[in-house]
Amino acid sequence: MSITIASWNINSVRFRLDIVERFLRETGTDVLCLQETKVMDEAFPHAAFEAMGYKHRLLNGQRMHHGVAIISRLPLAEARRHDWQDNGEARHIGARLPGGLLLENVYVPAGGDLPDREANPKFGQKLDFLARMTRWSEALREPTLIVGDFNIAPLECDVWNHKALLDVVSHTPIEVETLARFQDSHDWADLGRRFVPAPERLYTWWSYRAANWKASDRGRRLDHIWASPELAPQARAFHVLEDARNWGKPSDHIPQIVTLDL
DNA sequence: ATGGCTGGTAGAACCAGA
Repeated sequence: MSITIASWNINSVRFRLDIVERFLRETGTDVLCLQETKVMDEAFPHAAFEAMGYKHRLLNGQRMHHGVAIISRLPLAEARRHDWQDNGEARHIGARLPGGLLLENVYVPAGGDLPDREANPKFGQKLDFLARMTRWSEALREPTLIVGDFNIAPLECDVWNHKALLDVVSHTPIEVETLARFQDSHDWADLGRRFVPAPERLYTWWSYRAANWKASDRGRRLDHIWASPELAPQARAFHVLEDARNWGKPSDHIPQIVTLDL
């Protein structure tokens, strides 16, 4: 059986419901993991997804900020919510798919402006979030796909200008090292780079502030789909939908989609 | 030219994103 799983930081699922529907209609994705839904669970727009046949949904939302959701045509079981930030923010939800595969949908904190744990507590929270993810990952014993907005662009070719971004939160050496420790803790396979090897250009985010995101092309690869080592060989395809950055009222992130043979 | 924008919420000389 072949299934497609996508991940997209949507920056308000209510405000962008039109383009979420367009994405599902045009791609036929089986399971969609959303980040930054920005909606409490009781106000989630269930009806639109129900009408499109996505009858299985797991939510971890909160008021105003953050929030994650899994929208699926396939049954979802065993919702788990890790609080890897240890402050109650809604940044993770996990599910078990038919056949047993674990799917983890995560929204790593952005980390504020200054890459300094003393001057900027949010930066420390980001590093601590990743350290808690790493401890979870070390104990993991089942085939798992972890997807989402990691808010780190690890490789030099994951940003438009490596040297210019060395002090910019999302690409600093300490973040890259901290993410590498997470990756090493379970030998996670970075599926984006399996299918689009470095140094090929591959971005998933462009700032809203550029007058013309495509012309300036100051992108970063902040979003990721990583597979545990026993699952990685079952990945058949990986795509990002860069066209979605041009859709009406776009998110500043684009969707990424993986095809798995299960 | 890394903030020039954006959404949610309040009703901001706001917060957060990254």
